Amino acid sequence: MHTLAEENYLKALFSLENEHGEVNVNELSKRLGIKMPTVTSMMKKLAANKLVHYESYKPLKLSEKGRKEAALIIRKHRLAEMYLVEKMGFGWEQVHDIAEQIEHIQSAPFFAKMDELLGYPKIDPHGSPIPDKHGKMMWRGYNKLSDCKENETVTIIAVLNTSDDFLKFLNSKQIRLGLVVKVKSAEPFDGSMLLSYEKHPKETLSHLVCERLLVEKT
Amino acid sequence: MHTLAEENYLKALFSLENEHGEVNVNELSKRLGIKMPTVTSMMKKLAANKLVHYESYKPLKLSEKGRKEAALIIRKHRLAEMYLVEKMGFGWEQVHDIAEQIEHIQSAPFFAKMDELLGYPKIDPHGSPIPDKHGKMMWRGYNKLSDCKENETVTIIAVLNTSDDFLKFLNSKQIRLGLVVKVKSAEPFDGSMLLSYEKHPKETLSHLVCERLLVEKT
DNA sequence: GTATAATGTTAGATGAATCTAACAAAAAAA
DNA sequence: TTTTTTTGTTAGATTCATCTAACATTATAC
Repeated sequence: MHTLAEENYLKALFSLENEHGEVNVNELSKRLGIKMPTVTSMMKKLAANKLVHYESYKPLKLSEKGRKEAALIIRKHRLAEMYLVEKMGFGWEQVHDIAEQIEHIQSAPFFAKMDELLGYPKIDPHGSPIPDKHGKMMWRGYNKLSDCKENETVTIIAVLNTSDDFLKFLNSKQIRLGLVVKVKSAEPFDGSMLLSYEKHPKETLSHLVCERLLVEKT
Repeated sequence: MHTLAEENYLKALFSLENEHGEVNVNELSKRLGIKMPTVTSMMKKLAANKLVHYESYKPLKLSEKGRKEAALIIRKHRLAEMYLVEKMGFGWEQVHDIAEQIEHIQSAPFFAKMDELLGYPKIDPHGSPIPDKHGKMMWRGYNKLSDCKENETVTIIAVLNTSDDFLKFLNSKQIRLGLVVKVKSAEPFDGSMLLSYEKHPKETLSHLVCERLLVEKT
C-alpha cells in the first residue's frame, strides 16, 4: 500500500497536528530528522496521492484520507505497545522501539487478533487513546499537571513522551498511570512543583516533567 | 544491520542450499521473483560483505558468516510462527505471511521474550527446526512419505511447504503433525499412495503431496 | 520600511534495488 | 564437434528516498 517512508511522514504529520495545529516543513523536517528539501518533495508526492493538502510556502495539512491512514498506523503502534506490555510482560519504557517496527506490518488479522486478545483496549500503556478501526480517536478531558494549582489532587492518566529515558525516570520516582498526587506547591520562578503521593510526601518535579504528565481532577 | 533485500537473499540462499546443495543464479532468481542481473549484482554486494563466496559462472555459496546470519533470520521467522500459533491462536496455514514480516524486526529482547514465553521450542508449527541463538540448526532423521514402502506405519513430523493452499488442503484431509498413517499401497505409475489413518481408512494422496510430508518410522 | 534571519523551494547528485537489452559462457543436443 | 539452449554477466535506464548547494520567499528586528 504505502511505503515505509510515506507511513512515517503521515504519522509525524498527525502527531504534530495534534500537538499544535499548524505544521510547517521545518518542524516536520526536525521531527523526522530529514532535511527540508526531502520533506518538500515527499509532501508533493503525498499531495499527488491526496494524503496531504500542499501549497508552496503554506502550512502543511493532512487530508481526511491522510488523517485516517495516519490514525490507522498509530492504532497499530498503540495496539502493539499494549500487547507487548499486557501479554508479553515488557515495561512501558521498553516498548516504543519495538512497536515502531510492528506498526508497519500489513496484516489485518494480526492486529484484529491482538485487539481481541487485549479485550478491545481504548488506551495504550502510556495513556494515549488507541484510534478505532475507522481511524477515530478520542482524547479524554485532560490537563497538564503543570497547569494545576496548589492543593489540587489529581490522577495521572497519560504521559506525553514515550522515550525510554523519561519513562525510566518516572519509574525511579514510582510514578505511573492511575497514581493520585496532591500539588503541595508550584514554584512560579521555574515552574517546578512540590508533590505528595504514596510513600513520597515531598517530591519535587521540574516543569519539563510536569508538562508531560496529563492528569484528571480526582 | 542488513537491508530488507539483503536479508531476503540470505534466507533464500540458505533454504535453497538446504534443499539441494548447490545453488545457481537462475534458481535464486526464480525463488525470489527477481531478475537474474539483479541477483548477480546483489551477489557481488553480499560477497563484498563476506556473506557469500561469489565467482562468475560458479555456483553460489554462503560463507560461514552468511549462513549464520541467514539461520538467525530463519530463527526469528520460526519463533514468530510458533508464537502466532501457540499464543495468538492462528492456524498453521495463516502464519507464514505474518512471520515473513515479523522476521525483519530488529530487537533481541522481543525474540528472546517470545522464545521464553514459548518455553524454548525446538520446532515450528510446520515441524521445521528452529535454529538456536548461535544459528545452529538440527534436522531430525526424517524420510519423505513418498519414499515409504507398502505396509509401513509412520508418523508425520513435518511439512515441506508452508503455503496457505497446501496447508488448507491438509486441513481438509485432517492431516496434521503427529498423525500416524499406514501406507496401504503405493502406485508405481504416478507415485500416488493409498493411506489409512484415523477416520480415513482409504485416502489417496498424490505424489506431489506425499513428497512434501516428512515422516519418522513409528 | 529596509535589512537580516528564518523558512521553503529548485536543481542536481547519490546510493539502493530494481529493470531491459545485448552480449558471453557453459551445458545440452544434434 | 558444431549448433542450440540455458544460464550468467555487463551496460545502462528507472524509481525511491535521501542529500548539498544555491536561490526564493516570508517573517522578524531594528
